[in-house]
Amino acid sequence: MNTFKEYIASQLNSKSPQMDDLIENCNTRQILKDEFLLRQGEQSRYIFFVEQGLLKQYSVDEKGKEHILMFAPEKWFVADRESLYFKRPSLYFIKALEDSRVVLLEESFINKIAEVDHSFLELNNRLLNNHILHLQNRINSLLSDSAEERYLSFVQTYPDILLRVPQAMVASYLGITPESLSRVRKDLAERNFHK
Amino acid sequence: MNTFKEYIASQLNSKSPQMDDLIENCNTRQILKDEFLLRQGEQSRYIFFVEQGLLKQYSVDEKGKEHILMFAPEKWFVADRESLYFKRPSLYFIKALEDSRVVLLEESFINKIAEVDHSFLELNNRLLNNHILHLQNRINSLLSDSAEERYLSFVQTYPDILLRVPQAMVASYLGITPESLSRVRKDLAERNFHK
DNA sequence: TTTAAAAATTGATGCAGGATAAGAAATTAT
DNA sequence: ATAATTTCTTATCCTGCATCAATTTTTAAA
Repeated sequence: MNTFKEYIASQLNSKSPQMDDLIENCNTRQILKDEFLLRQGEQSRYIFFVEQGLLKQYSVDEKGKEHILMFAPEKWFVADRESLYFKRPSLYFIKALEDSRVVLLEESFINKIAEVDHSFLELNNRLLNNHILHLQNRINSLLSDSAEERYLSFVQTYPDILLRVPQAMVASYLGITPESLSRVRKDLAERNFHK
Repeated sequence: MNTFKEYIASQLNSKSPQMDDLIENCNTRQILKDEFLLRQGEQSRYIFFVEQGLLKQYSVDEKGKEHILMFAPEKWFVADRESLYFKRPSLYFIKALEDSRVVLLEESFINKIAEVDHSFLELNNRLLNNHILHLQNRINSLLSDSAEERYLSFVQTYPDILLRVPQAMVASYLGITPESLSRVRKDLAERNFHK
């Protein structure tokens, strides 16, 4: 079923009825493809947990061009922490790429659940650290790697997402145009063929 | 004096003798310019807090080119969380750009101090969230902005660092060559002059 | 099954920023 | 002060990716 409750249970060895209560009291919403969970300029109120489906977080620049910061498939969290935590208007959009089922977690949820079960803080910490390392490695990749190298590591890291989104969005995530990605793939295919 | 103790006191409204004990038991080290605090391939053991001086965190690619992930001046934390938290060999170097005084915080320090003063968790959380938003915005900037735009926001965001490091390092942080940065600055200067 | 719409490819051309090299300016050491 | 390094600039040429425009292919709708 892939629920938030199951996910938490799988990540925590302890469990309690009070925790179940808290989790079941969370808002779960059914989202249609192309629906927004957050818009640029709004203040974000939630951390989103994806039970089913796929979301994207992205910005839109002055020329109207989209830049994808992250994809969030099943079992992932997305949030604009700048907006949520620091109460600023968001710079980003969060939108469904497929019909999705999403749990909305208020900022206070973390504290509440941590009170009930202290080991949850440890999980929260692991998630934050994991998030940071991904962002850091992505920055490093944008600084160091060519478009082709970035594409190859995307394929390695997110083979599943590759199959679920149009190539133009992969291109946007990689920081190149769809045309360039098409050429990168062509080159790779040709080189693979010629040996 | 700019000590870690003072920094914590300024960020937390509570304080206790036990906390002072913990903080004073931390390892503080005097680092010379160009000394390493972490090398690629090593496992990182500490979060570093800069009391005095300036550090850089960077990677070195196959061609031997440096890519700066962050600068850490006074009152900043740097850590390779991937290595520290997940016990993996680090992908990055951390090195002093000036003679520095650095506090070494073991991973367990956070937990220990949190036990003594629960409000520390709140501070830790704020720091992590702040770190995440910076990384996120930097990714967005690398995806969306031209070299010139990135330079301008660097100047806005880190005017102090600009004056403390050679331009080549700013270029490395921005993801361009020193030559390109020199041209960007020339163009800006000319345009400013002509109006 | 045909038609329309969306996504991906391909080609032609342009440009931002890279590579290389050489000299000027600024620091640091002697 | 002078020499030796390091840093910064400038010029030329080059390349990776962008832009624009036209097809082709795939997917979805009628």
